[in-house]
Amino acid sequence: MSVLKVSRDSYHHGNLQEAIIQSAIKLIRKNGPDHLSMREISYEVGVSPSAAYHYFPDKDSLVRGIGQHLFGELASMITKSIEKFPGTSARASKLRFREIGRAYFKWAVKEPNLFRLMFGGFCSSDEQTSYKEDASYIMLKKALDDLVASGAMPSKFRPYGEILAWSCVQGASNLILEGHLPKNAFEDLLDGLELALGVK
Amino acid sequence: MSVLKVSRDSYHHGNLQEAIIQSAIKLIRKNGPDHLSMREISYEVGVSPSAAYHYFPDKDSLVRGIGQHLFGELASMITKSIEKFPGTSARASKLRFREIGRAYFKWAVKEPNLFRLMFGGFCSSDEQTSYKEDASYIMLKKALDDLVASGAMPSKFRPYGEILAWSCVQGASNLILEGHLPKNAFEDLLDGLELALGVK
DNA sequence: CTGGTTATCTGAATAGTGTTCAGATTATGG
DNA sequence: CCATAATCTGAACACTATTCAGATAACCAG
Repeated sequence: MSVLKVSRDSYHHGNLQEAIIQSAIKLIRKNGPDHLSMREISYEVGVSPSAAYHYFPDKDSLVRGIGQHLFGELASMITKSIEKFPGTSARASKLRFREIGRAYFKWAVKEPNLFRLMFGGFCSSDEQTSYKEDASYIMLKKALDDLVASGAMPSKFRPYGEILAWSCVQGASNLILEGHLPKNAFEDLLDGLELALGVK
Repeated sequence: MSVLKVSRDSYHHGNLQEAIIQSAIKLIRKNGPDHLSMREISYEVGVSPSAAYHYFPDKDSLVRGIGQHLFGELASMITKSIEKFPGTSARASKLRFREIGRAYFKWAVKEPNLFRLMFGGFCSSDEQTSYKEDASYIMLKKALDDLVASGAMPSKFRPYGEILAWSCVQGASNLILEGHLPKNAFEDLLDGLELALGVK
C-alpha cells in the first residue's frame, strides 16, 4: 500500500470530507469499488484511520455518497456533449440523440470502475428518489421529444423511447465493459436502435 | 457469522471443491459478491480456513469460477423456459423470443446478487472465450432466425437483432435491479422492442 | 497385509481490514 | 481570555486473505 501522506500544517485538516471523497474516487478508479480500503484512504489523505468516521458512519455510506456524486458527473458530461449540436432541425435532434448514447458509453469505457460502482449494486437507488428526477433521464426525454417534434422519429415509438434507449445503451455499455461483446459493437447498436425506432 | 459445521466422518472431506463452490454460491446469494468471505465458507463446509487454497489459488479465481458456472445455469434456465413453445409458426417464434427476455429478467430478479456477480465486473470474460460460443447467445440467435423464417419479423432488422435484444434485456434488468426503473417497466420494454423490430 | 508415496487437510502465523471509543488537540464564539 | 464544541488521534477488537510447515489418511505396489 502506498503511504503518500498529503502535507498538512495543522492538527485539523481543513476540508477532510471532500479530501476523503476525492481520495476514495481515485482509489476506486484504480482498484475497483470492492477493494476500496478505508485505511488506504486515510493514509493518502494523511489522517488517522478513524478520522473518516466523523463524516461517514461506515464504508458503505461513503460508497453510496460517491455513487450519488458520480450520477451528477455523468449527467454534466452528457450535457456538455450535446451542446455541440443545438437547434430544432431533424438533423440536430438526431445528432443529439446519438450523442447522448455515445457520451454514456464513453464514460463507461473511460471509467469502468466508476461505472461498476454506479450500476453494480454498490449504491442501489432508494424508492424515494424517482428516476424521473434524474438529470440524465430528463435530457434523454427532451431529446426524444425533439426527435418527434422535428419529424425525425414517428410518434408511435415515442412512449417506449426512454426505456428502449436507456436500456439499450446501459446494457451494451455493461456487456462491452465486461468483455461479453466487442467494443465496436456499440456503434452497431446505435445504428440498430435508430433503424428500429425509424429515426432518419 | 454462523458456525454451522457440516458433519464430516473422515479427515478427508470427499468432495471439498464442489462443497466450497456450493457454499460460496449460497453466501453470495445472501451477502452479495463483495462480502464473500473465504473463512465463512470454510466454517460452513467444516474445514480449516486454508483448505480451500488447495483448489483455488485465491478468492478472485473462486469467484470467477462461480461466474462461469452461473452462465451455464442461466443458459439452462432459458432453455427450459422456451421448451413450452415449440414449433415453427410465427406465433411460437414470437412467444419464444419474448420468453427468452422474460427468463433472463426473472433470473435477475430472483437472484440479484448472482446477477451482480455475473455482470458487475467480478468475473470479466477474457478475450479467448468469444460471446458467440455462449449458449444463451446461440439461443437468442436461433430465436431471431425463427422470427424471420416464420415471417414474424422483417429481415431488415435481423442484422441488429442479437445486439439490440441482448442489450435491451440486459440493461433493463440491470436498471430495474438497482432501483433506477420500476419493476413493471420490463414488460413495457418488451412491448417496445417488439414494436420497434416490427414483430407481429 | 505392509510400507512408502501422494493427495489432502490442519494450525499457526503474518499482514491487512472495518469500526469503536476515550481522550488529545484546536478552532470558535461569548 | 476562556469555555465549549468540533475535529482528530491511538489503541484496541474482531475479522479478513493468504502462506507454509507439518499432520493425516487414502492409495497403490510388493
